[in-house]
Amino acid sequence: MTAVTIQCCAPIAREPLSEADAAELATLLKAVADPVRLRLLSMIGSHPGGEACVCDLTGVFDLTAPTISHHLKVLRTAGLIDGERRGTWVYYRIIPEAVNKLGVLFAPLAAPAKAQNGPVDVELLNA
Amino acid sequence: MTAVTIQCCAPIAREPLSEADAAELATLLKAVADPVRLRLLSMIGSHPGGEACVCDLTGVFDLTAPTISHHLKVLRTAGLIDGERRGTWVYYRIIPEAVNKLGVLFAPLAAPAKAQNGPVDVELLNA
DNA sequence: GAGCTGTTTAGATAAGTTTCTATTCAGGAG
DNA sequence: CTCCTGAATAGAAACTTATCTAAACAGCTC
Repeated sequence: MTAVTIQCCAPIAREPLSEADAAELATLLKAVADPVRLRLLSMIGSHPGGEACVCDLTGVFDLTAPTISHHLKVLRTAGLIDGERRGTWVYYRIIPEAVNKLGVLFAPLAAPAKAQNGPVDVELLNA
Repeated sequence: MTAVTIQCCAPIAREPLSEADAAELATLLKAVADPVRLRLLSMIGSHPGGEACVCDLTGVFDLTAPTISHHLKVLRTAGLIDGERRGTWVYYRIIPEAVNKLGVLFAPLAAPAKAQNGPVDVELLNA
């Protein structure tokens, strides 16, 4: 069991985001800001074993296979998922570090907007 | 000090999002998936007193006032901020409940994608 | 190798977004 | 009341995105 410390950006209400951080986070957010991609991400992440075959994903939507493939590519390009071909099928899995960047960004502040606490360390346990 | 319990949707990797939840969350995410709006949100949220005047926000960007006004409207329409006119100036503040929905969505799971824990309660302290 | 199934790429079209300029609305000062 | 400043609305132009059909690529089976 390894402990990973994430330290990308402070929560959104703690201090003003720099232009560069905002650009990086916006890229990540644009990738998830779509109902199809949100569902794909949650279907992949919650699938037993932590990975899902494209064939598990296409049937659920009223969309053609190329469209699903396009959305998967957007998620992969953003660094949110990773895909691997094993024989006939391609399997995708979530990259937790990318999701955690967003978790930190929107983490609730105990004290409201006073910005006087220390830096944020989100400890995440990898099995 | 009041304790508010947020229970919109499970974290993204816990269970597949419903079509309706995905649509609602995507609306919220589209609003924040822009570098300017991310910075506006963080500038408003981290401003002393928890609110910021539009006049505090326009000077920071190389954008015209109507463009900033447009971005603020997008954030307000999504329910992420609220604005109030007091005399000459208009003041905006963050609506924490909306931000917390995203915090829960991207909250890290201690156990990786096994989906066998109880429901998630994020406790947030309002002053 | 030939043919089949699963997945991705290419190219086109329709819809949505970001930004601007010009104008209008809201409130305070002379 | 008239003028001035802060903020929002309206409309237009440039750009990006979502989706499709058609075609290509990857690997299995016979």
